[in-house]
Amino acid sequence: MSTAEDTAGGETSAWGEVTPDAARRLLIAAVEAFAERGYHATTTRDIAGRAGMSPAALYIHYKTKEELLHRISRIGHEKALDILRTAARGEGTPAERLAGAVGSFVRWHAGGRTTARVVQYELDSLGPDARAEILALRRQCDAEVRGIIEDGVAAGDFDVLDVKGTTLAVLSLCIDVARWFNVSGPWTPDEVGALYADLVLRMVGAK
Amino acid sequence: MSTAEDTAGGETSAWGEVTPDAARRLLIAAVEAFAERGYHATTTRDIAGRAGMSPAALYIHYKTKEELLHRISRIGHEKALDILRTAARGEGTPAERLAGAVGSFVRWHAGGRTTARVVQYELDSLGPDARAEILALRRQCDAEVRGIIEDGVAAGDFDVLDVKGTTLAVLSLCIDVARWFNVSGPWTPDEVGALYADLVLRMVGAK
DNA sequence: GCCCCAGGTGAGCGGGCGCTTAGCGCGCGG
DNA sequence: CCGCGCGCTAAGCGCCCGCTCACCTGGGGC
Repeated sequence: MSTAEDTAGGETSAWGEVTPDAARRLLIAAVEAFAERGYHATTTRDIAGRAGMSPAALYIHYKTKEELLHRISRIGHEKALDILRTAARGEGTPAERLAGAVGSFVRWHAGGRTTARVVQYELDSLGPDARAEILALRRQCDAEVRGIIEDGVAAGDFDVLDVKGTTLAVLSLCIDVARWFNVSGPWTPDEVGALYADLVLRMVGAK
Repeated sequence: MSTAEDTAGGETSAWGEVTPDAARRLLIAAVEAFAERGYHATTTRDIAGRAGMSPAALYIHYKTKEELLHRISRIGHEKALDILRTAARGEGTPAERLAGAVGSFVRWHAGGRTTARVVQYELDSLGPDARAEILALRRQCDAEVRGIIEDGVAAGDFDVLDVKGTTLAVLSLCIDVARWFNVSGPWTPDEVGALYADLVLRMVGAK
């Protein structure tokens, strides 16, 4: 069920689309630094240092520090949307599709906690235009999950009081995994994914 | 069910214990600024300006900017623990106590979103000693919720696969309300509290 | 009426920030 | 074998940060 990109220890394999190599190394360094300290507490000197380059090298590949965050955020959200879309549009009953979506979404947040943390929690550091672009992707994520729940309700498989509110709660539960999950803690990403899939099926009253 | 302190519009009534008046105004200004921009993006000049004072005035009442965050975080966590403890140790069945705890905890996060945001999401900006102190309070919050769930399981009222994991998920769900709740959105704090109480009872398989 | 001092201000220090610029070295076409 | 341009660095600019300090002020005790 898990694929290499979301449980790989290095957590750097998802950035293959970023070229050239120096730009990718800077971006990976930025992800690590932002996740550890937060965007505003991270300096461009720190990012460049982690990538083994001088501070000025950053500005050959990126116009500003904010552009780095924007690129990270967009790629990350596209990956998240891809995960949900694949699960939502797959085969199976609504319950199976919802469990699959939650399971893989949670595994991505837990296994790629470093990336997910930046993607989910540093949104407010973006400027208005970039933030608006990212929020559009988030609304699409919301729509995919709501679609599964609506299917389940329509088929009589789910028992939900408030579809919109429950959708929000399900996504909220998954996203917050990036805040608390600890790689050296008692659970593996797979275990949390399985536990959460079960909890979400209960939340929607799956038969 | 709601009390004045957690749904009051001004959201400034919980800081009565902070004296003198100038110190309280600075602290409230800091809460607002930290919630809006985050700790690292907030300047001491901004905090002092919101309180109607000169930048230097801050240092008469607080040793550093970090001490402000520490005081806010400690008072906020004590309030959160108080809410959970009151609900956990009240009368009623485990289901009633769990619904009450989740309802009031969520109302606090939604109604006092400004405060809750700082309390729940700016923890990493604290130094090691202060963070350790706050983490101890968080473990007590965790213990209160776990206690209710264990009571329900022991009484045969709940059906839970993993008590520790479910406790974490319940708290995670409540805490994340501070991230997404919008005062001008479609729900009131009371409505979210009621919806979440229902969702959590489903998560623990309450009869 | 006078002093005192807690609580406040205005100005500014040292430093680190995001970002720029002048110039270096090296692989490659001619 | 030259020279040119791309990718990078060393140095540093201007700014604003957290924080300090010398000074001011107005209301209470004697």
